Amino acid sequence: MTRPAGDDRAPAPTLVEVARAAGVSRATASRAVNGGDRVSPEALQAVRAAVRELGYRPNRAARALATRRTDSIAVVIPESDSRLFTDPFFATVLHGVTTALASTDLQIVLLIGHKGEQSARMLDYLRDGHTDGAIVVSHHRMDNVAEVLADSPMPSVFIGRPWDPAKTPVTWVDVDNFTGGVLAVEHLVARGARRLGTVAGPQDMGASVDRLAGWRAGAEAAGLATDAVVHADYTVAGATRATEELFAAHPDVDGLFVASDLMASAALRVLETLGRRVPDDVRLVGFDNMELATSLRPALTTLVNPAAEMARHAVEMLLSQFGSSGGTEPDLLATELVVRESS
Amino acid sequence: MTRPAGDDRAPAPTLVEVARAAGVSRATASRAVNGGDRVSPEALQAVRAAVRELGYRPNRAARALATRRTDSIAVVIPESDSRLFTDPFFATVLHGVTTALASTDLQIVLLIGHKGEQSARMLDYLRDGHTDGAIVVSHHRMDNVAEVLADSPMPSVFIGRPWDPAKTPVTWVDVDNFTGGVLAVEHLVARGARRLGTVAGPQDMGASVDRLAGWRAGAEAAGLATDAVVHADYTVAGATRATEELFAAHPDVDGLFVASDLMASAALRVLETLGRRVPDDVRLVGFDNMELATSLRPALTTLVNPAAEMARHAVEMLLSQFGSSGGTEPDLLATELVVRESS
DNA sequence: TTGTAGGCGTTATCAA
DNA sequence: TTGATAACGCCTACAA
Repeated sequence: MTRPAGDDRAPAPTLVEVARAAGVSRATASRAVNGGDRVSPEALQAVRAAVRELGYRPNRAARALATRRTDSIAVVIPESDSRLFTDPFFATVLHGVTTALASTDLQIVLLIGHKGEQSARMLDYLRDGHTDGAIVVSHHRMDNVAEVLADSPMPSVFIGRPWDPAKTPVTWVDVDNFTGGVLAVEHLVARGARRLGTVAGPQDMGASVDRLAGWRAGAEAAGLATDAVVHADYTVAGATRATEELFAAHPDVDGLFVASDLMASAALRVLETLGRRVPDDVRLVGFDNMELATSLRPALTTLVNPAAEMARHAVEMLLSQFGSSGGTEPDLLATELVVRESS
Repeated sequence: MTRPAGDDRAPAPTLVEVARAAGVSRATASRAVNGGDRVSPEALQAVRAAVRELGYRPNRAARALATRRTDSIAVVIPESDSRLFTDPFFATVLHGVTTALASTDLQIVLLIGHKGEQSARMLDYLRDGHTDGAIVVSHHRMDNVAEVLADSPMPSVFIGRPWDPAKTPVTWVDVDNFTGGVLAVEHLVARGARRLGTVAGPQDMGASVDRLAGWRAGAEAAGLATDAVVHADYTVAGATRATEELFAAHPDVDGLFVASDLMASAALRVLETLGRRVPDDVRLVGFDNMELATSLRPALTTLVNPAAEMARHAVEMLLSQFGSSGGTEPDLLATELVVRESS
């Protein structure tokens, strides 16, 4: 395929040409293009006509150089390959962010990278301030993202609380993971469970820690043991292994809380293989309430993780920081139990 | 949270300061920073030391303004809300693109938008050439993306062939959807199916059309009827409705080809509700071979959609266009049947 | 190999 | 309200 003929199209028109066509100065043309403040009605109209006529569009790079703003924000996902896109949670968040940003003319720069060089590049990019703000989606204890952003003048919002809010004072929005854990236990117990177990998430993430803490608190409040705990990494493979381990060590577990729907789907398969009926032998509760939960058999009882709503909040919080130099208060959203067939 | 004290950090160092610190001119410093061509070893070393010393990092906006390149590429997903992120296909592609781009210092600008204003902004952004290239992931007949890119000097690659390659001569990489449809039918027939049906994808996408055409060709070759066709939009809800319709109209279907794994998961539930056993009463084949296929019960027979590989190819094809002014030949990847429990 | 000088397209300052 | 004029930070002939 060759380049189509006539490809040497005229170079994009610049502001000088607009100014000339409109019979005004560059400065006036610039003002007219940017909202038209301090511009006479006639000049404004002339410039607008010229813009339309010439098909003028501002050059982003030049504008960025002059204003020191880029009209873009970074969406940061410091997540490992295996998990990143198998878990519908990210997708939902990403979608929420783009939707919330749709009315702005902010572009999304996607920054992905967990380890090594990829992660280093990501952090450099953030440090260099190449974007006007950042939204961080899946933050881990050691990823350094919180440190970099806390130390940067760039506005940022975390979806999911930072690992150590005291050391890294960044703004965040999160779901009430702790209460989610408590609710799960209360429900399991109400359904007759007497021996609780949990497949917890990786303990280098705030969400995982909080969900496990909630489960523990709930179990203790019910006077039940809290020793049947295994950990996995939010992947199907990891959860499969962990669930097998759990039931090998504690075959009497009859109430299971799994820290994500995706992992719960894996647990379900393991239980099936083991010949345990759900919910008759083992009552099962997940976390996230993604579409997946409804398509499992039996359909999954789970806790709502309002990913889209968190994304919306995050964008709002970020935008509100653009005007003022101050930060924003963190925001903790409520969760809710959705009862289906698995419990 | 107030702005931490001492926030008035020194402004980022510029090339002039590097040059001064290194005792060379701006021009030499620039050359040294960009590969060090035509720079004496001593000068190079001096500049490098100064860079490290000052923590210099080039300003992207300034560089973009001077070079007319942005060191970023657009990933374009002109897809509707309902589908975008429920289908793991996108996630896999996106992940593949980011991985393939990891060794470059190209940033990914994510462009999402299906209809109305969002779509218009997206097209404007592309037209304005704000990125060095574009990769388009889910192209529909009427989204205008192919037209805009075919008419633009910006290099681009489609993942999934454009709707009308003749009218919009853009480069693409795709899986052999047609052969996939044929293989599905041959397999279903070999398993004993005598009455074929299909849940096809939306007919404004190349992939859907090709899969359906393959199914048809295969059925005709086997001397079987091709009237049991319903259409859906690659969502669970749509596929559920469509499958119900299909079996209401053609209750005798005993071999079903569904155009995506996600939709096949919906079909599976419908069949279960209808009391049809899979594969005993109805043999089922999906398309994509995403992780989902293995977690369904029964596990899904399906066709490989090499999303990650397509992403890698797309990036390679795009990068190869950066050097030369010529385009790249389209690329059609083979698919393969993966037999599991559902057939 | 080096430095000088001009330009990339916009915005911001400051008189007029 | 307007228009010179000077940044913004970098790259790149061109001449030395």
